Amino acid sequence: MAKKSESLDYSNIFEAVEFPDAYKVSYLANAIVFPTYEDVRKDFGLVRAEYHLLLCLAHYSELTAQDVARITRRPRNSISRAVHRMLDLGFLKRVPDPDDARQAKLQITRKGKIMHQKISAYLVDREAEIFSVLSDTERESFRELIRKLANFASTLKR
Amino acid sequence: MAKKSESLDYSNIFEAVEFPDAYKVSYLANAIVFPTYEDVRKDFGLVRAEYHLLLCLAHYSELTAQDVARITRRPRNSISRAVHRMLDLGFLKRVPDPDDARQAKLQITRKGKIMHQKISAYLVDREAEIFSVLSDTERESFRELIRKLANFASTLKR
DNA sequence: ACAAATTTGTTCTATATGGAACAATAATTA
DNA sequence: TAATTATTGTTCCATATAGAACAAATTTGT
Repeated sequence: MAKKSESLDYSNIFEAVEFPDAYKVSYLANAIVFPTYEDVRKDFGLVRAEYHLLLCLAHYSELTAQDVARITRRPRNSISRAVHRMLDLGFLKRVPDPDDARQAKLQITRKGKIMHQKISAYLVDREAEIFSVLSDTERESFRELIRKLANFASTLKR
Repeated sequence: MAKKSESLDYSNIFEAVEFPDAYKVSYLANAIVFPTYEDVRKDFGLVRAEYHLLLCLAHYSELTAQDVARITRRPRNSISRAVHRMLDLGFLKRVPDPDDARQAKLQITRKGKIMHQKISAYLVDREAEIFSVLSDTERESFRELIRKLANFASTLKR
């Protein structure tokens, strides 16, 4: 039996869709960023919120769970769960805040730092792959533009 | 009792992180694109895969479920589930392919088209909001760059 | 000072989602 | 032609995730 119709050009949708830029941001995230989180889960055993904790605490020496939720725009309960697991795994430590009994300050441990460095190295490589299609000047332009967009996004109320 | 320390500048992380551009793409998607899908779910009752079906079939007159999975890079079972619900809701119709009994051709119905137009109008507005921080020339640059990146992403094997 | 409102972190619950395995069909290879 | 391999769509299952409600502590307003 004869082979049937040729396969479609699946990227036509990019130009046809009514909101082409937002669609492509979404597509890029779905095609690359999300699978990357999935890789981190498979290779390092940490889900997104757990890795986000490492990321935040590698750059701020002390944060509350709420801070992390705000920084990453993730719901508090996701962070809460992640905190417990990261404590169990020895990647974080938690000290009660003497000035506010509701909250506790989180810090990354040495073990957590090491894990963070491993994951970061992986993600740095992924980033390089993703942006390898852009020239240096294009890359620079993109950096500037995405910075504006992300900063704007960070001002939106939750 | 005295008020405690000022709130952090939560956007510092953007520049500190080791893979700043990929992080911001991810952040933008999480802050804007994903909540937008959530809005679609709340306001129109369709989950992402369901809306993706409308989107694809509004632009290609006839597709298999597998086509849609490829176009949107979503797993087939998500599309399969979505197809059934969209058939029940009367947004799609399905006709068996006489040349290949494994698959069926999907088409959007009039009712589906109407729903697609409503959702699209909403998403067009959201896109305008998101990109309102960019000037016209910046917007044009971004369009060009995200197009390259999305096209590249579409070539990656799944 | 006292009541009301807010904030933090947590548990419970519902659900969207993706992986794996499967049956039916079609395509490929020997 | 026969046997193997690939593809499509599906169901089953495990899990990541977010919303809602909650208790405890703190802050605000009168």
